[in-house]
Amino acid sequence: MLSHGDPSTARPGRPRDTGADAAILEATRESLVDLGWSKLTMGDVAARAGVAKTTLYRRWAGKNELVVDAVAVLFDELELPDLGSLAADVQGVVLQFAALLERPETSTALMAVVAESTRDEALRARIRDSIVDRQKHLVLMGRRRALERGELPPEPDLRAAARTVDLIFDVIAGAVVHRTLVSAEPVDEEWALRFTRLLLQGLGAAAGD
Amino acid sequence: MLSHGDPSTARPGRPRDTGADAAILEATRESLVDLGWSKLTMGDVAARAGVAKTTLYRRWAGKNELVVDAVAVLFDELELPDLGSLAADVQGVVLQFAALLERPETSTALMAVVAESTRDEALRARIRDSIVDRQKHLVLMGRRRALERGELPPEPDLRAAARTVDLIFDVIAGAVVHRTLVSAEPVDEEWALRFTRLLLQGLGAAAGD
Amino acid sequence: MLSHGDPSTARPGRPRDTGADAAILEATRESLVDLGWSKLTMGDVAARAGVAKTTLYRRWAGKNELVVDAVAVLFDELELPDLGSLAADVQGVVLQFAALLERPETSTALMAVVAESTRDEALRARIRDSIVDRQKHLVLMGRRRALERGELPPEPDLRAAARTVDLIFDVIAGAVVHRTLVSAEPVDEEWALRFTRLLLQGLGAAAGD
Amino acid sequence: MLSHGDPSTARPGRPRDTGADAAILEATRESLVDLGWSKLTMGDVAARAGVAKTTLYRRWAGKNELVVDAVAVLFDELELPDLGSLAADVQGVVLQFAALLERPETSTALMAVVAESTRDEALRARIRDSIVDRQKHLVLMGRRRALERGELPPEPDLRAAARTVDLIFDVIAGAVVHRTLVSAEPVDEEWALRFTRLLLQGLGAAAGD
DNA sequence: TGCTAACCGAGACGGTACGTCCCGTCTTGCG
DNA sequence: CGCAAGACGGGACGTACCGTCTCGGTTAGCA
Repeated sequence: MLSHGDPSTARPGRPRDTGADAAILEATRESLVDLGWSKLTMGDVAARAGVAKTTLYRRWAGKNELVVDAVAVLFDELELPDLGSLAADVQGVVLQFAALLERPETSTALMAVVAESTRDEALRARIRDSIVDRQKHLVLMGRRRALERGELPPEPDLRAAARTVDLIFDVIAGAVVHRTLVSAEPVDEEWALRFTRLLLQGLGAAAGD
Repeated sequence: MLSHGDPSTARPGRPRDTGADAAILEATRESLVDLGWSKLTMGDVAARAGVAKTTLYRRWAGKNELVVDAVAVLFDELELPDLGSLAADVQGVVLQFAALLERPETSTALMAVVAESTRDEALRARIRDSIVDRQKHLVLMGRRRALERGELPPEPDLRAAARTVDLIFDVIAGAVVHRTLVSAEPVDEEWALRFTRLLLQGLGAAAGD
Repeated sequence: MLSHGDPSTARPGRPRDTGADAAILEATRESLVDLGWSKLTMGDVAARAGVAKTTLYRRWAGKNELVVDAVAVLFDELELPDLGSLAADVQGVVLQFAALLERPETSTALMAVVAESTRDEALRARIRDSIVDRQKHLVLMGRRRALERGELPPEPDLRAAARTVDLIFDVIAGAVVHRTLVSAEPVDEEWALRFTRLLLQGLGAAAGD
Repeated sequence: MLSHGDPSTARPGRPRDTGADAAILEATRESLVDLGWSKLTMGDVAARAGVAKTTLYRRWAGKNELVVDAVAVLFDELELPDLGSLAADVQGVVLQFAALLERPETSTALMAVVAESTRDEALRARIRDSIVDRQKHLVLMGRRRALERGELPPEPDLRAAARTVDLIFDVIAGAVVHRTLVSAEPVDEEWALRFTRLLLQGLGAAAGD
């Protein structure tokens, strides 16, 4: 996740201040909330973290990489508690994801780095590793549970199954992001319910109620 | 759409160069392709357009506004030819929208201004007027056609109908955007077909084939 | 002397602030006195002059060029009043030159730019034009007066005469600089007298008293 | 000469690498030739010497002190072989000194440290001890020889004699330095001859030929 | 033989200044 | 009044060195 190597491998020279990473990422999120993506500056982050600007550049290549890492940890809190049914699980993850996107440090940063990543392959990879894969994992887990519960028919063709997972992932994440950031409407219980019904019926699953 | 007043109203002094707007917007798109959002500068756009920087600032408040206008015209080309069935219409619009997003000037700019808009109400309104409403209009038109064809049941509750349209819009636009920009996978015929099937089945409509 | 062209030639665009040059050079001398050559920074000069750093760089290529110009004007005050005899004239110019070198802004700056000029032909030329030639002019004038007074024999060979002028110039300027900056001893009336006697006797001229 | 104590005094702990001093000074001269005074950095010198930066700072207080020491040893090669007459001795030392100044590591460094010394008493003392006194010693020796040869009249007043030595020293060293670094003209045999003639005639000595 | 103290290399650290780029504004003269 | 040109004050950039520090590891003399 971070830009430097395994700290257990003793390298010559003074070791890096291990506490600094956390302080910098925290400062980055703070600055993101106060100033927004475009006004955030490396100098401001450094000052908030009580660290020299050079220390930032020693560890991250630039603003984009720093912000991805700073925001990524927020996605760690996404969980998928077993709510008893596929419908409840979907609705739960939708609300959770929406709650995350409504935090100002997330929304302002996420779209910006995605925009930047359209011209930067390395950044795209970083986003995929730090953020997207973490979300997709939830979809996989939900699917496995639903299969165990018998809510979804077993799909023998593995490649077709993977394509379905990708589709569902883009539909869920895309819809929530679009609702939140583009339409700028709240993702409340009611919307989550209607969306879940649409999705599960679309999948040919028992939508429940 | 643009930030300045009605040019038909005769004002004292030298009138604005009417051709400049188009040249500037074209230069903006060009610069967007070459440099990407974050490297694009007002000075560069002015130079490409053969225009002074002051002329830009006389007509647009800043980079965000200029880029929204420059990109907005691309959305004019979105159309909804009657392909005979709701399924075909949906698939058509999905492919059309994806084709638009795959153009470099669109993808790089769209996410960036959305990101910026999370902290700027006026910008959000501008995006809604210039871009979002244009897309949503297609959904409304498609729905009207489907109702006429009898592919969808008439929905007497107007407010519920509006909510459904909003939901469908976020699902379609969100899924395509997410697939294209975040997952960075192509929206090809096959994906469009699978997505359409999911959506229409979710709506309880005849999915066709 | 300065780095920009003839201001009488009207160029397009906003003209440069004519007062800024003087303010910057004054600020440079001030900073030189307070901080010395090596601690002087472009940012500090800009701040003292109430000017942006970019304005400095628009007019001078760097610290060296700026300081040469700032110090050069001090050499304008060197004069050669006719004191009645060659001896008195020499003594006068020696004292005047020493007084100039004892000012902190001169001494600290002069050696530094000379040091820098050993690796920079353009800087050497700038020093020659701004400073050295101004001093050499005094030697030439003193010589002409002495010839008119009959204190020096006419020298028909022009090239030999030029060599002699160069020699005298290096002896006078070198001795005063060395005494002041390297030996760090004062150039007082007595030293000037002893030096003058040495020089004039060396030239085979009537040393006077 | 160097900044650290007498190495004969046994101190506890690992002794300093005795070879490092020489390697560092050599690296300093090398860097001086390649980069010039202002571009020379402690880090670069350390790298060239194959030594850590801390080792430099353990032995010298900074760039100025290091460079003075590095250049000082070059002045050790100044000698005053007995050429048989005062005139020949003077001419010899002038040419020798000029040859030294024409080496790039000398010229670029000497003026720079002199400039720096105008604001640093300790540095001035270091220059006097390491460099100036070494040169002045030559003047004293030449004078003693000339007195022995009867080329100069014995001067009974000791204080006046000291003043004369100082004067001659500033004239010789100053003229050569000025000719070389400021006028940037070569000190060749002819110039040395003309200068010697001027000086000796000025001193009332038999100029010889 | 082991202890201790100063050495060494490497390199991270908090800083300062650099020189550049772009911002958005202003001041010109011309049309 | 629009316009091209370009200077202006300002702010952030990313880099280069500064001089200090903190590591692990070496190299002596003394116990």
